[in-house]
Amino acid sequence: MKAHLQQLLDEALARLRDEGVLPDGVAAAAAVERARDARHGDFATNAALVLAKAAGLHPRELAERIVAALPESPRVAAVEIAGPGFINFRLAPEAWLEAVRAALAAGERWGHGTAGGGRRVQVEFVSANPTGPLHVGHGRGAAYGDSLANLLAAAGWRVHREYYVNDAGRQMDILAVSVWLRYLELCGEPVAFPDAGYQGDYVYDIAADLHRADGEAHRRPWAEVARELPPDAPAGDRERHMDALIARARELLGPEGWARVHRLGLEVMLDLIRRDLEAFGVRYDSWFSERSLVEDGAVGRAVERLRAAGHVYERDGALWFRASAFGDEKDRVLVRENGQPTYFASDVAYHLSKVERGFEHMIDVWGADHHGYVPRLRAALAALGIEPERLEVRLVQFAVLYRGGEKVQMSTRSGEFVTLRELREEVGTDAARFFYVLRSAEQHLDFDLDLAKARTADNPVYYVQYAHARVCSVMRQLAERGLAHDRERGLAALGRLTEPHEERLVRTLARWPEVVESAAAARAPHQVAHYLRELANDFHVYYGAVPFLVDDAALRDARLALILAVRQTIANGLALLGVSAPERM
RNA sequence: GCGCCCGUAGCUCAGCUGGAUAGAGCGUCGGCCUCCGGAGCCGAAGGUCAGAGGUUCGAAUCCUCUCGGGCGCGCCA
Repeated sequence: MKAHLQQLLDEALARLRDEGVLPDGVAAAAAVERARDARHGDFATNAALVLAKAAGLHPRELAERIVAALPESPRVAAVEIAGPGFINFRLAPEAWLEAVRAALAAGERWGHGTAGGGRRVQVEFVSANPTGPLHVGHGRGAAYGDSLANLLAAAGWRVHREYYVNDAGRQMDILAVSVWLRYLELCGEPVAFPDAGYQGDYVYDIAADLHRADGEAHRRPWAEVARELPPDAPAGDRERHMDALIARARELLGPEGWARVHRLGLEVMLDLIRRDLEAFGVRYDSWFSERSLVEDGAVGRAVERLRAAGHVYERDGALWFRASAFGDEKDRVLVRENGQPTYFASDVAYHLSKVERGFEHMIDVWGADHHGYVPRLRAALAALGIEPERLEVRLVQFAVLYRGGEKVQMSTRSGEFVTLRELREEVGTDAARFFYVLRSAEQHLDFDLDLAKARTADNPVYYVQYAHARVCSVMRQLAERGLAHDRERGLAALGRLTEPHEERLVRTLARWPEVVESAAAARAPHQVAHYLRELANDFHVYYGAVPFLVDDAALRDARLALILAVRQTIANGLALLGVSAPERM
């Protein structure tokens, strides 16, 4: 609908250009938008205000010229000039009713668009280190990233979802050591668990798996493990102590034993994470291993490409990338003094791989605490001759849980964080996913657990789902009365939907394709959530004011066609957010 | 100290590629159940859009500064 008006406007502007009223090449700024106030009609354009200066005319004079140049359209009932020079369009009632027809005809694809043009976009999200269970912070990234991917697909992009697995590096070594030490405890060794180790209960579970599978094959006397280690905190340095422990574990277990423990930790954690996400409605197209980049030489090749391009130098025994030449605040180390590539080096290789795999656009969803990392990655892409705009980083702010009006305290350090699984078990996947995307991602989120669990109208997810269930209930009522819905008769009689509540509901319904396009363009799933609330509200009001199951069969079928279109819209919207649309509640 | 994000109704937040009288939910107060599910609906009160300048025909929206809050500034990931 909006596109139709935009086309009419463009034709009018083109005509004025031909007549010499407007200079060439200035029409781009003119836009058609929904009127906020019903008294301003349905749509409005600021074309005359924006172009008045270029035309050398007063805005209202230009507005008159534009209106005179507009082609006729059966969908437009009235065009008027208002205020400082706005042109307001009022649509013919039939124009709105097309939305009902379109919704029922398109079904699950109602609202989907082609703005993406079939371009390939990769959305990488969550990518939490497989060193512990997902917590509620990851949950927000999961809900946001998955909904965003759904939205982009609905907007005509070819979407690939990926999880980057940080399976190389020290964090994984710490997990392996933690598992091994808990295993030694199970064997009966008097272990002093290190301060920097992973404290969570899940580590015991992995250790128990190891003990069950391999018996005491990896048992070593504690005295031998602890011999001459630098002191742990609080007396010593916990990180130095941990590094020594890692080296000791490698030495005592040998390459095979160490690899076994390391791999088991990774596999168990990844499996846990994968199942957590699946239960949360999130599925990936691929899980990309950091270690694979190291092993197949991709990291080395990325570093060499930077070197060949002349953006690398040596200092203090390390290899540096000249990031400051590409907008970053300082240069960054690629290869450490000890010969090990940094996380940054593998991340450069990883993003290079994304480009090489043919993704025209890359979206990374990160926790907001990583924002300082964006400039260096963009710098690296620029240095590799890749337009940095192809990488889009979306930062997701933290979520704070509230229960009984009190903030739920969390601390990763002590292992006292609320896991995504616990959240899911407490409030359910539907409520969790809806609440997570109710706010724009860049806003801190206050997550009210009590409200998420509430089965009342205050709870927005129930409110929306209830509208869907209510339509289903009406259809059941229809059947109980021995009646059936005749869609064709209903569509033919749409013109009889003249109640104010019907006009309002139809207009909201007709906005859906615009909502999908806008939410995808703005990377803003919360727009979908807000729209659904509004649509549900219009529906509930209509429901309370106008009976659907009337004796007049044509009118009844027209009303049912309308509410079935509403049901389809709600189902499609909830699907984008990963929330179910129940038939009864 | 430097950088990024945020500051809109009592609370939680939309609106931010500039547009007409700043919106919603909750909460508060007052109403509505012989009727398709009351898990619903209607009404009222409630605002210096943190503050000050600037750009513009027009600023919650763009720019600058100040104040307040969060985050980041490793050869960690």
